[in-house]
Amino acid sequence: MHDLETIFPYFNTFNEGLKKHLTTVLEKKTFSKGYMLLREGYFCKRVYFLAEGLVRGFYNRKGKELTSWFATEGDILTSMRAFVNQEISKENIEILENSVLYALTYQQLQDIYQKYPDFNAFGRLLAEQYYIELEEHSLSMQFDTATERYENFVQTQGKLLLRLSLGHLASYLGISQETLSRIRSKNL
Amino acid sequence: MHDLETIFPYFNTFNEGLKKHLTTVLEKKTFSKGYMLLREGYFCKRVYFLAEGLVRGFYNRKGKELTSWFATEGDILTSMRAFVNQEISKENIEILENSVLYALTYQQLQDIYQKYPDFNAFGRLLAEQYYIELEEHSLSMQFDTATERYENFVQTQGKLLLRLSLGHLASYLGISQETLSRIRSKNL
DNA sequence: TGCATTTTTTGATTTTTGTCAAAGGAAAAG
DNA sequence: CTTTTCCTTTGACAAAAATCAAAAAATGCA
Repeated sequence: MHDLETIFPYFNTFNEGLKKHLTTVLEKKTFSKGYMLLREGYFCKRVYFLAEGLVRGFYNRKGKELTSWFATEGDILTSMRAFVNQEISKENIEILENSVLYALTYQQLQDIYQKYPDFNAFGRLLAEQYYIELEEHSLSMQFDTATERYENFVQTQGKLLLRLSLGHLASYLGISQETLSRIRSKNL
Repeated sequence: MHDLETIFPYFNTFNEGLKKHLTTVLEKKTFSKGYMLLREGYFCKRVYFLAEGLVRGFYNRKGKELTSWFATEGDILTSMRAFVNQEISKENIEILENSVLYALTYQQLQDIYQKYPDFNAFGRLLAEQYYIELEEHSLSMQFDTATERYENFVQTQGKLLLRLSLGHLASYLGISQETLSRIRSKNL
């Protein structure tokens, strides 16, 4: 098992009982590049703590893939809507690099919320931060030009650049591959 | 004071102690159309329960206003980012119709989280639902044409249509007034 | 009621980005 | 090392929506 306290700094705020409980229920899972962690049409049963690797969420719409997010080391991921509401997912989750994740089922999570009220605060902070990030992305999509969106991404998540394919990044930025390619060639 | 349990159904799940506490700390406030509840550059000190009226959040970007959300009766509103992180706001909040709100300060809210762990669960659910709604809006912005976005809005929030000006709706849908006007004239 | 202001509509044009098609390059597989 | 496949770049053109400008309509106010 990884040193979760290092990878997920928030773990340090938990009390000993909760930490111990987490280490017993978290299930370590390893997936290789290309694996589909969730396919649309299915229930999303787990939330994952990503210790190593790279993962993306995406939607299929009008025959195209639209990347909704990327997750890297230290991120917590799931299909928020399908998981939270326990409804059939429209979102897909794909492993982009060989990854190690620690999984928690919906039921396990509910138990934790009950037994350890602290964890509710964690869940709240997490959702709040996710909201804030999404709002940033959403405003950028709505208001910035394709070039600005790309430059924004370079500034804020530049480390990811080399790990992403042109197509995945383009669909995350809401532009076509061709346009992104042209933006890149101009900005060198 | 309004019957908060009717307006905000979630109140019914609170225990009596919490309900009583809320009725003592919630401060009723009345604002008229045009009032700026929050201006960018200031701290966002309160979260509001909207009992009556209509409110919007918006950003100024490149000399234009971009509406980020509308809130109506029964909604809870604040500038999420500025409030949650207690940082200077880039968002503005404007009263669109004479409104009655019940306000809770940041400090009061933190106290409640401490004294009533139940309320953490509430905060979490709230943030999760906000996330889900925003994701929906965001995907629509990124993937649908202007016409589709408008039709989406009519379907899901049609009741609001008559209460919004063309300009406000257009900026929420991420299109120019002129384009929205043309879309409307075709779809009659 | 009539004037002034604001909001909405309409038209002409430009800009941005998408689409289709094909070529070039890189990486993986045999 | 060579072939195949996938990913990226480039070009020509089309489509969607923005912008600029002005007229028409609606609203608020005196």
